[in-house]
Amino acid sequence: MEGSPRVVHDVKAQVSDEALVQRRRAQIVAAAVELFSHQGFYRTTIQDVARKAGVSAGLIYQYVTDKEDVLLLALLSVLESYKREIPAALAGLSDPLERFWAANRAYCRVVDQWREATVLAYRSTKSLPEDRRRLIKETEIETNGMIAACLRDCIDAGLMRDVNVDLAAYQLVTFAHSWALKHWRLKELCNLEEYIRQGFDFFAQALLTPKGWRHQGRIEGKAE
Amino acid sequence: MEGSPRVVHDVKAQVSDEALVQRRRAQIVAAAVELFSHQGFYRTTIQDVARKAGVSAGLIYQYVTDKEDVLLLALLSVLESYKREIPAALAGLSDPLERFWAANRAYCRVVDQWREATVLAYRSTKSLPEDRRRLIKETEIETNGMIAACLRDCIDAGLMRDVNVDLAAYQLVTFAHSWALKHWRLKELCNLEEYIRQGFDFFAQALLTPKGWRHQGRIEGKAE
Amino acid sequence: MEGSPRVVHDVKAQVSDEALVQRRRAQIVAAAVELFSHQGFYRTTIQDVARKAGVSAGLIYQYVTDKEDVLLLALLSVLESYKREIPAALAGLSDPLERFWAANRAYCRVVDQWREATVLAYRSTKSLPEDRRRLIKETEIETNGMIAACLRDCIDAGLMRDVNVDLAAYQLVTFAHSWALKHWRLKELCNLEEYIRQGFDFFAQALLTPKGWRHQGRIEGKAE
Amino acid sequence: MEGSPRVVHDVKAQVSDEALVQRRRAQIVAAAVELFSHQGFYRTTIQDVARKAGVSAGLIYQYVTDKEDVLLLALLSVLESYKREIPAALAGLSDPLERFWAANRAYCRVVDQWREATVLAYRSTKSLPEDRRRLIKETEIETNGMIAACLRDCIDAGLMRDVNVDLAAYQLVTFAHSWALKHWRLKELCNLEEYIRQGFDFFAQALLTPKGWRHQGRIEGKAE
DNA sequence: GATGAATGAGGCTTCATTCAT
DNA sequence: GATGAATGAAGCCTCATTCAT
Repeated sequence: MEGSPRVVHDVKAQVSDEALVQRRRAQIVAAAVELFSHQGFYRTTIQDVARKAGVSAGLIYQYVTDKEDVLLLALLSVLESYKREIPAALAGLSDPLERFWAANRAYCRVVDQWREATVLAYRSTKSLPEDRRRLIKETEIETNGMIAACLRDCIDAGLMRDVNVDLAAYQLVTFAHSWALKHWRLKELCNLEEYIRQGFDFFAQALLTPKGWRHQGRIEGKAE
Repeated sequence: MEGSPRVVHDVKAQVSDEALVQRRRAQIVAAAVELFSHQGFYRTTIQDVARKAGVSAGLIYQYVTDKEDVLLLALLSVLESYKREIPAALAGLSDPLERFWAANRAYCRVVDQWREATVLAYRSTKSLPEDRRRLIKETEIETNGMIAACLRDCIDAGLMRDVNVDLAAYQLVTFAHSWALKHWRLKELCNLEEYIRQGFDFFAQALLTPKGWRHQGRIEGKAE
Repeated sequence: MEGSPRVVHDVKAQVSDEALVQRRRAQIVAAAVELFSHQGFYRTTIQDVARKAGVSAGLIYQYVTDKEDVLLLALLSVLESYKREIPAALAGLSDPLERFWAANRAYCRVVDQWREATVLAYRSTKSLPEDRRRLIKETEIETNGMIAACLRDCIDAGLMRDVNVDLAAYQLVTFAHSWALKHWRLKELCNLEEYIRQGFDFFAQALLTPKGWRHQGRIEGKAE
Repeated sequence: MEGSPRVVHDVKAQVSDEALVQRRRAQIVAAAVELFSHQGFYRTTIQDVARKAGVSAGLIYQYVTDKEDVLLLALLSVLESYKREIPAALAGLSDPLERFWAANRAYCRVVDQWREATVLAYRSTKSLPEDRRRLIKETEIETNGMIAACLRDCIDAGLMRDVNVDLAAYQLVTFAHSWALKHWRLKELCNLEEYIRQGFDFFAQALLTPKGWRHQGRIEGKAE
């Protein structure tokens, strides 16, 4: 958003040309996300990543200090995409209920798009040393915060019951993640849109106040 | 429905004394669960497991074919504990609603007890070769089935809305698992019992019919 | 031949009952010869030998000091069979030429009978430490001596040319061994009897004197 | 007939620079032949080979897939030297009898040069998996073919008896190999040239026709 | 800046041998 | 005498990382 490309991480590169660093890292991370997602972090070698990225193994170490660093970058790139997609889905919407559903729908869809990578995040975050892991957790809390904020707005508007916002946000987030985590089973039960519909019905029942229900009716009426 | 004494795994040991095999495997698995849970599968060496189990590294291979086999055994032991605890919690209960809450409460508590191991299951199942992974998945489906059965009984009794049983069961299971998966954050927000209470309130709202609510009131009345 | 069963080797057993020692060792060696012959010495484990011999692994070490000791015993048992068969084939024969052919024919046939084991001897003698290997070599020299003696008798009788007896004996022995060593190829070219016939024709040409030829004619005449 | 520059093996190296691959493999194989010859395949560790070759253990695996692959390369390098030396010895010779003796003399001398390695070939070919072993056998058949061809030419020219060419070739080949296989004993009986002389006398008796003898006389006359 | 050959530490696994029962 | 569970040393192989070109 600002003039200079936002630096996602503080990993130090040995190369000075900032634009090149960005490009190279993107190249490396793209390869890494794909490979890590499919084979897991430990089964993927740096040589694999290099090959898929179309660079040499040595080059990677000019943009990264560690293999773990590649993992960090990969995980951050996934979380970043969450942080990017949700606000995008909310753009132009002002009705709290509309925003709430839009945010959650967006979340489910990004998860679906990055399904393997979401699983990767669950599998591999613990493979990071505590300090790098913290970075991941902070980013996750941020994303959750967006969902929580939408929820809070609905509660403040009297559209939803006064539940524990943070906990409920976790339910919502978990619902989205589960589509990835349990996809091996869920895909036999329904497709994504059906999953979203059933889930939203569930959350509506759990959360909406009578006022919320009426409001909801009006939204849906408009939508038709 | 009960845990029929089905043989959990068909991994062949090189030792013939069946009782010894049981004991040794338990020893190995206990060590493995602890180590894998904390350091992850790949960061744990067989030597680590052997040391913690108080045996030699070579011995492990008399009871297991692979390092991966140790993982399989570890994961199965966790899933087995689920399958054991839930029916135990239902023993003596006949009221569908009581059984429903009891089952879910039991689930949350086993997860809490085996918190690290539950995380392990999420992290490491994919590290198994497809055929061993299938074993894990089947066991998981079975456990889910117990939750789903309780839910179905409530629906059949008119106490709960006629939701998609399998999907709703996943929501419940996921809720329990999340306590482990997101414990790093949730523990800052509440303790287990509070987590259960809030979650159950949520599910009650989402699932109970008016008849269910009245019934629920009576149960709680009795409970006091 | 003597009263006490001849002790083939000086390997010390931990068991005192001499008859038992003989029996157990025979059991072990029989299993070892078969396994070593097929899979080679290094690919065969003591457990394999124990299993095939129908005893426990621990028992083997009461009759043998080493795995190498098992190999020594196995090789000796093969060489012993040579030393047994050749004299047996000569029993009752007094004509030098008849004895010569009979000895060589017998040799070829024992080799054929113990084909895999003969290959084993070639493969594995070098796996023994020098002192144990000497034992093998001495036994081999003894066997060669029997062939050489037959040859010398023919020469002394003027039936064969005065060639270097030791070298020629090696040619004869090698001819027999080759049937085992190169069986993978030779079996495509002819069967054992054909191999012997062609080889004997060859050696006859190489060795017989004119007197030898006349004598040979008479033998064959008698044979018909 | 000549050593066409056929690629000896199709083992894939992880290194692309073809010249380097040649050089490294030669380095590794040279070390391996020496060590395997003296200590045997199983007693030699990859670390041993690496040390003797002056490289790291890891490097070997960039040029070879297996320890067995090192053995294969080692054996092939020996057999290749046979295939190289024999044609070289025949260069410029056109007389069938001269060619016959030259080929066999060359064979005996290569065997002498690579004495330990020849023993290695006998000991270790069976240590290879069947498919790699086939490669060895094919190469051996080819070498034998060169000897057999010389023999056939002599027969066709009426200089030698019409024996079974393949079997007789084996006798000749075996004679050469025996110098290596039984060197521990033969060296006490004679030196290489004496061995060759005696052997050739033997084969001359066995194979030459009257015409062959006259021809032989002329050659030797020339030679003096 | 990029390459990729080279290194070497480290892990899994096997198996000869021992020893308590 | 026999058993077979247990040990632990040792070897093969992988792969993150470095460094000369």
